[in-house]
Amino acid sequence: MRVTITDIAKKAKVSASTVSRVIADNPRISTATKEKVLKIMEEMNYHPNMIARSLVNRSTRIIGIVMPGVAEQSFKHPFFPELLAGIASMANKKGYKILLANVATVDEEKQMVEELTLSGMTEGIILLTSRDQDSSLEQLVAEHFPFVVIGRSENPYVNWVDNDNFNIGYQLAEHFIKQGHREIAFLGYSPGALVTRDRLNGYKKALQDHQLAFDPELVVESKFITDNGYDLMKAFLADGGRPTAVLACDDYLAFGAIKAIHEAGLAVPTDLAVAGINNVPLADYHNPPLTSVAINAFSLGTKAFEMLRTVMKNDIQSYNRAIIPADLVIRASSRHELHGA
Amino acid sequence: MRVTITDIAKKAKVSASTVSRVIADNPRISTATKEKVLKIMEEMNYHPNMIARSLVNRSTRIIGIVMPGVAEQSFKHPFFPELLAGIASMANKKGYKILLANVATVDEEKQMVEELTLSGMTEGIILLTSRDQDSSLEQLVAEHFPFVVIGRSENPYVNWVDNDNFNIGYQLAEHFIKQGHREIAFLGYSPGALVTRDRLNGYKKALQDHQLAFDPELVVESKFITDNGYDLMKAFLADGGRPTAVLACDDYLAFGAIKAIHEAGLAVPTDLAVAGINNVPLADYHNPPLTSVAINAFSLGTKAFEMLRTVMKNDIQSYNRAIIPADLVIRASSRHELHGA
DNA sequence: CTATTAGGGACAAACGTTTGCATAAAGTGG
DNA sequence: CCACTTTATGCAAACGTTTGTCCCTAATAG
Repeated sequence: MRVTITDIAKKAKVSASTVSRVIADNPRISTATKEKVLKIMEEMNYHPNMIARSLVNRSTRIIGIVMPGVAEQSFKHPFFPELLAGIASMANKKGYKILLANVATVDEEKQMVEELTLSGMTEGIILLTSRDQDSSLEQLVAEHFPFVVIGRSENPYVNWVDNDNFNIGYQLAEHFIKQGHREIAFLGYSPGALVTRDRLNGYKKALQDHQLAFDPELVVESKFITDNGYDLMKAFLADGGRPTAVLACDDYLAFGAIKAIHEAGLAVPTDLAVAGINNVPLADYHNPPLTSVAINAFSLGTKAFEMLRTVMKNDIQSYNRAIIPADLVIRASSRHELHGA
Repeated sequence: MRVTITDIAKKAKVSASTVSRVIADNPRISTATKEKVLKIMEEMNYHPNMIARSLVNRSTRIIGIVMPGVAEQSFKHPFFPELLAGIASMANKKGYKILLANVATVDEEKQMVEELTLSGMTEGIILLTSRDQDSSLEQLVAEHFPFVVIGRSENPYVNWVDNDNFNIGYQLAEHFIKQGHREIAFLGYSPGALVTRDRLNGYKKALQDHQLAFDPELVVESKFITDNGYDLMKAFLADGGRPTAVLACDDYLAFGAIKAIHEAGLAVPTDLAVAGINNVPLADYHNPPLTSVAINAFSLGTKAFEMLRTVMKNDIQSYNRAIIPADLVIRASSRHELHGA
């Protein structure tokens, strides 16, 4: 049996309430008894029972993170741990703990969100599932439960923090354009994912700003966001696609694409320039080193937590949104001026 | 105010205990009232308060994971999320939630472990910090609190699950030896980390089994386990080191090393064969594709959770240990028979 | 020297459940 | 038709805290 507050009280010959107030450092307790009680607490290695405490003050100091299941490739992606690290570091600093809930299906997500909010376990949650039409969101909104989502949402009542995906697309496209590229493939567009839509829009805008026409043929769709760059690029090339540059929606896609390009007997960046997004640690070690965009996932996490806190504090929801700036990192895979253009 | 069990009770004109028994599907409640109560629960969107429930039955269905802080590079390493995914998937299946606690320092760890165990929040914990002499461990052992550590421990009273590091070292070394290599550098030995010690021992044993002498000069020490392969290799080569193969303790180390090797005007694998450990997703995309050893971090996680559960169930500790087998994946970076040897 | 006040601490209710026990109603056997 | 068992439900205590309120003692003021 663990040592409780009454055990301490008995040993110190005071009441439980006094002990409680000692813990809370309540000024109504004389320093004499405070010291006495603290000493006994120390001796008996007492730690307050969080469950009981939570029950009375309706506060657990726990936030929930709901993330897409194991099945998804994204789990292996460095983006995820970095984001998590950002959230965790901030949460830690503020004395919050993190309840990690990974869900495999949409139904599971809905159920998990319901449980997390209604069971009193968490004081707020962060959602990593940026599906477009998310029924959990509406529920959360209706319940006035504090939450923020990672990734943009079009629902006006949700707080979110996102990468600057539009700008990412824009910057990369412009980078290519400035080097004389005109035929820039966009690899990895996934209609369901807002992320890639925003990136594509940035890409289009860059074209437009430089008086270039948008060619839908250069957009290569992909169902998943990561793993199949090799297949996509291979098929694209086999199909007669001959861009001078490839803007891949993810570094992994880019790596795969480069492999396919090499197999096709072409060289990067001389025949084809390539860039990815996310700036994974290996982008620098790749051969050739890969131009990419640092997404600053860690900041995304810290920001998300901060936002969640403000939402939790103000009962009045304020509907915040934040966009984390990204940094273009130019490496050899795209460092080649085009001549003919 | 959230809807409580008494709200349901009132509406259903029964007592709270009846509702409670309905939730527990207690056979002593007639099906008639069961249905009635369930219907009302549904209508009012009732979810039991986990905190209150935990308080009375002293069971939170939460396990804690204590992991080294954000600062550590390892956080970005795919090993971590995979492990986490393994734990999470298993936990999910068994109806457990995960409390993620990341600690920056050893002191913080000690404190966190203490809090997690004594506050009643978690029913068991998994430790990711495989430092050698860990004071938290002794505490946990003394308190008979259920826990398992990821990574071997020499304390006989701890349950652990680990990679087969000895074998990993052995297999890789043997792989090189069979190709005629005699001068195999061991890159990334870190005296503090059991992991690398075990791997080094495997490497030594392989040498011995093939009647080769161990040359300490070929062991390159590194403080961190991941990031500085480039610097290490560069310095090693500059120092006159001329192995024919490099066994790196981590794929990232290997990538860095290869970069240094290329810069030195040498080719992989013809001048120098290289292999890493962990089989990160990019090993296959690297140029040349990197020979590595799949560590099966996911299995590590599932196994850890299973072990934790058995420890939690049997109050009698059983001191289990498990070793997850690893799989050698041979790729181009080491696919080159040595002639002269 | 009495009346008032301030300080320090105790009491008890409350948080939302679960569960052992009591009890009322209904069914069963002799 | 009575005694007894079974079935279905309610009562109340308990889990370990926090916190509003009350009480006692001693100090201060008039």
